[in-house]
Amino acid sequence: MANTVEDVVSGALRVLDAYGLEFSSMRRVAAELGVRPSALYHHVADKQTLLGLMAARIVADVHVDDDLHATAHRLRAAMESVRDGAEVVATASAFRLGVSDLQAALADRSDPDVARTLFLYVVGHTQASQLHRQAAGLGIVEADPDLDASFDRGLRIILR
Amino acid sequence: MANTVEDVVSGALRVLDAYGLEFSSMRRVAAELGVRPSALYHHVADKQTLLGLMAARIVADVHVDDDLHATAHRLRAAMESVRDGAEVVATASAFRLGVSDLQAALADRSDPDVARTLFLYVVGHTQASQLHRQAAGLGIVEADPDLDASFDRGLRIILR
DNA sequence: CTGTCACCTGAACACCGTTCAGGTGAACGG
DNA sequence: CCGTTCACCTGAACGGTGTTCAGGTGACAG
Repeated sequence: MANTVEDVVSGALRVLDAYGLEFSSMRRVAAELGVRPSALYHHVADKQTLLGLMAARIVADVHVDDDLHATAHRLRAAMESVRDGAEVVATASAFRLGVSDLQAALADRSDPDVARTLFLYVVGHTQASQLHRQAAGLGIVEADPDLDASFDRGLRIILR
Repeated sequence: MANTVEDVVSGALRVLDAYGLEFSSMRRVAAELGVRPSALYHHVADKQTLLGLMAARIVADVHVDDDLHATAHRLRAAMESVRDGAEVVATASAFRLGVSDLQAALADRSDPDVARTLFLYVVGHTQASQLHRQAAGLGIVEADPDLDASFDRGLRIILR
């Protein structure tokens, strides 16, 4: 008992990893924590806020330095480490939640236009990759073995 | 009476433009057409399919030619012409619905890596712009007058 | 005239996010 | 030791949601 906000975010990320974003309901997160749904609202204003906190946690340990190429790969790896991670980050960043620090750090290390273009590309490509793999896993579409390599090629186009 | 799939898509796009994606429910689309919700399922397998058809319609008239810079601006304009248009296209394209023709046409006219990078950027930037404007309209965040120009600068980074 | 079939209704199912009044137990100052 | 505060939680409800299904209705083809 006696959960904290951090516990809620951890539970939500476990649910996300197990069920995917589509089936990550407040009720499921509550069940994961052994608590009624309404209890979550003591820790978090609404679901959107929770998603923002999840996004922040996903990218929290991404180290940003002057090597933009390596930084981009680290951001991608962080989002890939959680099911639907990129989609969570994309949604949250659209609402300016959770990832503004990372975006600011990127803008500090380079031309701001390059930073924004790079960020949009990394998140977009990773999101498309995760959804494509998911669809491939369900046999809806054939798997694309070129995903990893194509990510790097797009990166080099932007950073060229 | 006697609606067709096209009527359903048109009604859904009217609802989208009036209420935004968040409040575009099957029930509202049905009401727009003067029909019960269950009637929609005679024309469309599920909501996701309907979103794919809406995305296809949004980008249907985007002319793709060898001028990638102008083509990108046309794609952006098409998505901007409907409320939350970029978000609909982003979701649908992730599921490989509705926009594969456009993506293929882009890949035919240029290096496929450039085509994919460009597409991800145009959709991502437009989506972020629309959400930002929406948030600004609600006073959540201050408006960014640089959106249009920044789009073009990112474009030039990729096409450089 | 009969049958097919596109289109639709009405009712239901199992969820969803969120609110709110109220309970419970531990920590803390007097 | 008592009283209060307060973080955390319950239980119940509200108004939605996507989707299914059995059945109706009307136009149109044979």
